[in-house]
Amino acid sequence: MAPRSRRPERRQEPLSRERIVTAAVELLDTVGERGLTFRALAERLATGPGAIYWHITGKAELLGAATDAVVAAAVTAEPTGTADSPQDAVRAVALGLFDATEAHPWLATQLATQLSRTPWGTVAPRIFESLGRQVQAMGVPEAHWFTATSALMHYILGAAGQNAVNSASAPSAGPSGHHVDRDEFLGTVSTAWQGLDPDEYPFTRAVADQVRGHDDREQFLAGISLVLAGIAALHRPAR
Amino acid sequence: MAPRSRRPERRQEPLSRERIVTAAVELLDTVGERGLTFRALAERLATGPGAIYWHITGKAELLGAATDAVVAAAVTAEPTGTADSPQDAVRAVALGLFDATEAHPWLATQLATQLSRTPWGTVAPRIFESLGRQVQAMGVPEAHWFTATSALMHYILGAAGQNAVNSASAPSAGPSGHHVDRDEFLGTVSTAWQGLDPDEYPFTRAVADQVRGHDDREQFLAGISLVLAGIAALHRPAR
DNA sequence: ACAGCGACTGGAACGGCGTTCCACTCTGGA
DNA sequence: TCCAGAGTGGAACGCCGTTCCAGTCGCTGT
Repeated sequence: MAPRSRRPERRQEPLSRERIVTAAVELLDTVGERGLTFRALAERLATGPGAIYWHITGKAELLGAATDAVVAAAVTAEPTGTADSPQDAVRAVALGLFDATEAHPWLATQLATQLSRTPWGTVAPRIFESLGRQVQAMGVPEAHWFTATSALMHYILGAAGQNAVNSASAPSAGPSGHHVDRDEFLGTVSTAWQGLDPDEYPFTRAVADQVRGHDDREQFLAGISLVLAGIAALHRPAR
Repeated sequence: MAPRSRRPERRQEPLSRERIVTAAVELLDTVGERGLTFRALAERLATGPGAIYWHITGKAELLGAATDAVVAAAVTAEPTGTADSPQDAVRAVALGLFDATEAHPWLATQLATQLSRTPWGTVAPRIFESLGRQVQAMGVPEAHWFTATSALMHYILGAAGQNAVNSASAPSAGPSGHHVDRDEFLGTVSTAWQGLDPDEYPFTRAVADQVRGHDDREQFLAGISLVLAGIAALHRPAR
């Protein structure tokens, strides 16, 4: 028999690793890296800190799982129907990751941490696989698969890390204030670079005004094209 | 006895920002990122935590200064006389950073953090300048200076981050145990990749054995060549 | 010679963190 | 019906970054 109404059920839904990770991502997105604490997470899940440890080993695993979840979503997403060429497919994967680091400002730092701390995890293979298949499709000889795919991945991760916006002053979060903040940010960098010592930093000063008002995505894609051109030049000379 | 006519000098050397940063780097190298605490730092400097705050704003600035010090040393170093070509000069700068991340396992994570948190700091311009001068010397048209230099920097930072070894199990630190650990590490990754789902990760599994026993530096330089080839192909078509 | 005064020191204390511990509740199977 | 154990959650522990402040040091004007 099921005596219905009486029991309010210990909780609406039972705690689970998935629910915890989802809440962690939301917390990271809203209050930033420093805001993700076991206490805040417990409060959001209407439980205590101890309960979380039944499902997750510790904070390292929590951050790893959050990173993996976001990367998986970014890499899996197939935005525009089907890509025409392997090169376009590479661009799609790269843009997926790029957009993910913009949507989740904490992602760039975490990617660096996760990949250097536990490269045998699921994050690296996910990215590596989706890029590598396209390298394969481009006709690169097998001996150069690893080199070419690694170069692509390294560039993407490096660029994504660079373009992540500051997440310290989190809670402003204007839904449309994005571009304004970005322009202001670039202006700050440009001005700072122009104020450098002319003897020590002539080149950086010379390109400082190219920084102001440039398009991140465009710049990012230009770099992708550059690496792709390098792959074509070095690893497919006779075609 | 009169209480002290002689003064033992408050300390051998007075506290200074430079001494603090040096000690912080040593602490990071020996006990890792988690081992750098204000208490440990104070003990090493024979003082209290409070004294450090007179010279350094907080932990963020401390980590930034440590990163900057190591990067400055790595970029400034001119290892082998004079480089023959701009391309070789780029390789020299890149290898300097690559070696620095091997000597200081904490550097990769910190670079990502510093560059995404305070890109107007001194770290980014240092790297950007030393790479950009060579891009300039390669004859790249001015309109593409920023794109080409950024691509180089992004690849270098991404690759350096990837190749940083695990620093959690720090204190083994055998002076000659380096290669053994590295081989063991690569073996672990290779085995892990071979054990992936054949349906989801066919490419990663296919290149898994290329991972085992490969030379990090060689691989890194191959990637540099690839980006350089891309620059030559796209930004200097008529020469 | 000496009082005065910033620059600088360092130990104590505070709030908050990750993590551990454990008494407890709930539930499925014997 | 009852019990073993999966699952829970609040209290407590040790350590962290940071702040506070009573001192000490070495210089300055007189």
